[in-house]
Amino acid sequence: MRISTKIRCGARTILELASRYGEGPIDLKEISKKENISLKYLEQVIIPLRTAGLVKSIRGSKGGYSLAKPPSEICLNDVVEILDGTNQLIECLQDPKGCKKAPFCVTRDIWKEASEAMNKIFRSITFEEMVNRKKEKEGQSPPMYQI
Amino acid sequence: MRISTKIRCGARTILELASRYGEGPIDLKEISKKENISLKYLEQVIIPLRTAGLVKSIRGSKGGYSLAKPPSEICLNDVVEILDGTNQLIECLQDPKGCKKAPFCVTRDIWKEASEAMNKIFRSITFEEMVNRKKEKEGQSPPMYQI
DNA sequence: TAAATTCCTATCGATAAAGTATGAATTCGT
DNA sequence: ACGAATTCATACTTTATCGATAGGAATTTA
Repeated sequence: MRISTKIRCGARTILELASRYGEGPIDLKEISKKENISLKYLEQVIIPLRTAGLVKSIRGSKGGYSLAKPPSEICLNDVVEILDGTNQLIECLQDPKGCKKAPFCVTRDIWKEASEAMNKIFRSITFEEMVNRKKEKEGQSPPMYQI
Repeated sequence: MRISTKIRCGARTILELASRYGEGPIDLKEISKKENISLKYLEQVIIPLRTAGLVKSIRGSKGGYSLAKPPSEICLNDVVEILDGTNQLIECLQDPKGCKKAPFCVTRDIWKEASEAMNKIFRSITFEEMVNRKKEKEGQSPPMYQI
């Protein structure tokens, strides 16, 4: 029951792109160095994010990736769903038909509750929010909350 | 980010023992049939639950397993922690020293929030509660009498 | 044309998950 | 005392997944 490395790398990558939204394409080599993730691995991770329409790419020299929509319109749940294929803790939450006992299954109900509690968090946090938090941590208070 | 088969089997086993708390030892063969889990696999799963003091065993003929304490004093989180070794979504939530960036890590904070939301559910539900829910479900539409 | 970069496909190795096998130790009933 | 039932211990196998790497094709800039 762990968040995979893939998801964590994906989230950090999107966060990086989000914090530089509007600055044009950013190449993976740069993110690779900054986040200390192998370039080749990053290339793998970002493919599904592009396919799903979270990021867009520009090929060739001076190319790179940028968010396909504003950070406020991307939430962590998007990344989780795309890179994990699901956001459910167990198989039969997606397809209740799979298990005949589902309607009578008490444990299933509870895994479902836990899944939903988790997803609620994932859905509630946009990358805009994460960028703000990041700036706060870095000591650069975001304008809106400046004291 | 899936709940392992081991945890699911463990939870169903404890639920079964809980629903028959006070009736003396129940042998794994019976649970194995009822829950459709291989006996050998069940034997593996129950060992850590015994070691951790959730269940107690009686060896030999007419032996079996029973809960070591009332269902009201066992929660799902116990099973998760014992069979998964943790209840955290990522490594660095247990040992913050592991990653130097932890204090500045925005994504870490969020995985932590999600972990806590999930754990809150796991901790809030005792096996007494689960037995009650199970009885309710069976009362509404008892599977045993259906064709 | 050369360099930079995304894109595509394949592969590898390590690890863990899931399940099986064998048999010893223990206890009960007869 | 014996045999059946059951837990307990250990080891093994198989399968799947994860994380990572490799090589090179396609595309774009300058």
